[in-house]
Amino acid sequence: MSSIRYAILSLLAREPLSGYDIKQYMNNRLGPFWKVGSNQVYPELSKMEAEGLVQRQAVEQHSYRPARKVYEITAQGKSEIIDWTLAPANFELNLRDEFLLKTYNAWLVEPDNMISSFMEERKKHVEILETYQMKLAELTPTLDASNSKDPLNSTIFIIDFGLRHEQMYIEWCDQMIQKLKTE
Amino acid sequence: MSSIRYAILSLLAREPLSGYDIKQYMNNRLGPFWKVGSNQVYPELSKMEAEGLVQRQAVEQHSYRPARKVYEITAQGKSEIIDWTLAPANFELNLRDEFLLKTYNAWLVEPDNMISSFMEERKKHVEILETYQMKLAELTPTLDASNSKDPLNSTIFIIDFGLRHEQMYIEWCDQMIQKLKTE
DNA sequence: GCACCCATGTAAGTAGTTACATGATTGC
DNA sequence: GCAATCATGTAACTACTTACATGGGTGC
Repeated sequence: MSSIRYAILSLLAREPLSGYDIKQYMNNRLGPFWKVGSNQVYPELSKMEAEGLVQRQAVEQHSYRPARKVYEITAQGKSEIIDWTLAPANFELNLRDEFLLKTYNAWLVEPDNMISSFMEERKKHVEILETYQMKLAELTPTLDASNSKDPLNSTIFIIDFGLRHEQMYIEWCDQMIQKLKTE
Repeated sequence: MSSIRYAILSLLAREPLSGYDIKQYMNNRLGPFWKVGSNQVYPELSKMEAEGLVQRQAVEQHSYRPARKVYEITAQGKSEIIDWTLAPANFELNLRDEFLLKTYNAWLVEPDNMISSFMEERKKHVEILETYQMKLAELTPTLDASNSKDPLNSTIFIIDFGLRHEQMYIEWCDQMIQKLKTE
């Protein structure tokens, strides 16, 4: 069920990267939508190299720093990630959100306190919505929308999802605040 | 960061339950929005009993079956779950969805194949949307919406979230299918 | 001078999944 | 007869988080 190797292959299919890059991309670039720790990335890369899914490029060496090992995807790796992409996703209902659990306990606390919580939560989601909007504005001009082979198009697909998710979250907060006010 | 004990307290604040009940509720009732295994529930309940957050009620015994141990929340447990509910949620960006990762690889495969994937995914979300709608229809009539102390109101809050989430997902699929068709 | 960045990696601990074990009852 | 439900729990495994270690460079 762990998809970390597929997440790594998904990034390497676009461009060669070091383990450090991969970690940064996953934790910062895309939302983050797939967080990992370095203890997951480095051993997994070694395994994948042994299995022939990735291979090392030239090593960039600065004497004072660990060598930067850049990996690129192999033909075998590319074929594996394409197969995985086409295979049906095994469905996971993934609403494990701490704030949702707190909402489930709304009846335990004063409505006014709950309203404050919703407003705080709303604020966080507005901020993230804005980062998505900036990313979108940044990518859209450089894009040929009619070219389905451009990875940027796929990037925009998932940013669009993030955007909709945040909008939905904000609207939900607004409606919950309304409901709590009229109680 | 693990909230399983708060999830357990959230359920016990509403009614006394056995470990088995708790597992069933979490895995089936609410979507599921917070899945657990029995290996997490039973040891955690023991710990919580030792800490005075929950206590055992009478044990229902059928000779042919393990005794059903029903737990109820203590005053200390209730105060703890109220405090936790009021404390600010630590934010987690939680878009780890296998299908999203596949979407990120859309550029690697034929648009027609990707369209099929989106239609399959859409179908799953329509089904879940329908179960939420049924739950909502089931609960709404028995409800006094003006009574903020009724746990059902809070239950509806999170079902409403699930509903919006599924609607958003379906709309996103529709738009992605549109985009892929015009490419 | 202090914190953060780069860049590799390891270690230790927590959380979560899957499978197993018991064993009568209920429904197909 | 076979599978599922109830009800407890354990065992083995996988996945994830947090912290640590090195050590020069860069910005405040």
